[in-house]
Amino acid sequence: MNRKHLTQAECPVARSLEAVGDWWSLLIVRDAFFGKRRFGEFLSSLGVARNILTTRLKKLVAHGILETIPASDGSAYKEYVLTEKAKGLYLVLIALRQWGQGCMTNDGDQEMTLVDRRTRTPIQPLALRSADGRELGPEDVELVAVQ
Amino acid sequence: MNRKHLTQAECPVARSLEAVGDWWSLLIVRDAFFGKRRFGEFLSSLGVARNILTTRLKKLVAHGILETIPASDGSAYKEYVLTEKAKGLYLVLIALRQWGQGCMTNDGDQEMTLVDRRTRTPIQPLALRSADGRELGPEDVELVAVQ
DNA sequence: AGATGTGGTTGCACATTGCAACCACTTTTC
DNA sequence: GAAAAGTGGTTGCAATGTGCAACCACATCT
Repeated sequence: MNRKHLTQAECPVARSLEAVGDWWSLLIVRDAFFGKRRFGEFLSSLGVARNILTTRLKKLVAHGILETIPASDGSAYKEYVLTEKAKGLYLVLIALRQWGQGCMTNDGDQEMTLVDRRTRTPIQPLALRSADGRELGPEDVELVAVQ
Repeated sequence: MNRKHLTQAECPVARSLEAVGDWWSLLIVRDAFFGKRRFGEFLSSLGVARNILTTRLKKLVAHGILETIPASDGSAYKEYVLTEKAKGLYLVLIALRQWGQGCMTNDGDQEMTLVDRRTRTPIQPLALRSADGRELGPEDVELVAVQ
C-alpha cells in the first residue's frame, strides 16, 4: 500500500482512502455506526482475523476515527467508539449503500432501508445539488482551485 | 481478501466494497471521472504498478464499472470509460472528498472545490435529508427491513 | 480455586503487492 | 521502409500483508 505517491497526497479523496480505504476499516466504521463497540463484537460480526482487527482498530484510533473509552457496563474492558471526526464518514457509507443497492443487488437478500427516526419514513436518496438546489450529475460539476 | 463472510454478503455496503473497496479501484474511478481513459494515463497519474493496474482495470470491467471502447483518437488502442452504473459512484467520491477536506487537511496543499459548471458556484455540501427536507445526522437514522 | 470470556500477541503458510525486465504491437522519425 | 520510441500489457521474484490457529494475560463468573 504504497499510496504516498506524489500525485496522490494532495487529493482529499486519496487522503481519505489512506485512512479508511483498506479492506476492513470502512466495515468496522459501519458496524460502529450500528452501535458495536467491543473487540469481540467487531470480531464476530465481521469474521475478520483477530490480528487484523487489532491492527485496523489501532490504525483507526491513530487516525482519530475511533477512540477507546472505558467500558460502559462497568467492566474493566475498553470500548471503541466513533469520534466526532468519524461522524462525517456516514455520508460515505450511505453513498456506498445507495450505490450497492442500486447496482449490486443480490437475489435472496432482505431489502433494508434507512428511515428518519422521528417520522419513520425513508430518507431522501443522497444527491449532489447546486447552490440553487438543482440536482447535478457527475458531468455537471468541475473541480477548480480556490485561491 | 476473504470478504465473502456470511454476515457480509447481505449488506450493500459490503457488496459495494467488494467491487471498489480495494487500494486502487476508487482512485482509478476518480481519475476516470476526471476524464482519464488510457492505460498509460492511469499508470502515470496513480503511480501504481503496471500489473496491478492491469488487474484492477480487468476487475472494474468485470464488475461493469468500466468498459473498454476503441480509442477515440482513431488509434488502434483501447480506452477505459465509465459505465452508466459507475456514475452513481461519484457520490461516494464526493463524500470521501468532503470528509477528507473537512478532517484530513494537509498544510501546503492547494484548496480545490467542486463547482456547478453552469453557474460556476460551489456545490452544496452533501447531506442526508429526511423526506421533508430536514438535515439528518448519523444518529437520526435507523436501518429497517422493508417487507 | 477453577472454568470461562475478553482482548489481544505470535508464528507460520499463503496470497497480494511492488518492482523491474521483457514482449508484442503500434506509431513516429529519419 | 527500417529504426526508434510509445503503448499496453505479461512474467518472475522479492517483500509485504493476510488468514488461521495456537497461545497468553487478565477479568469475570460459579
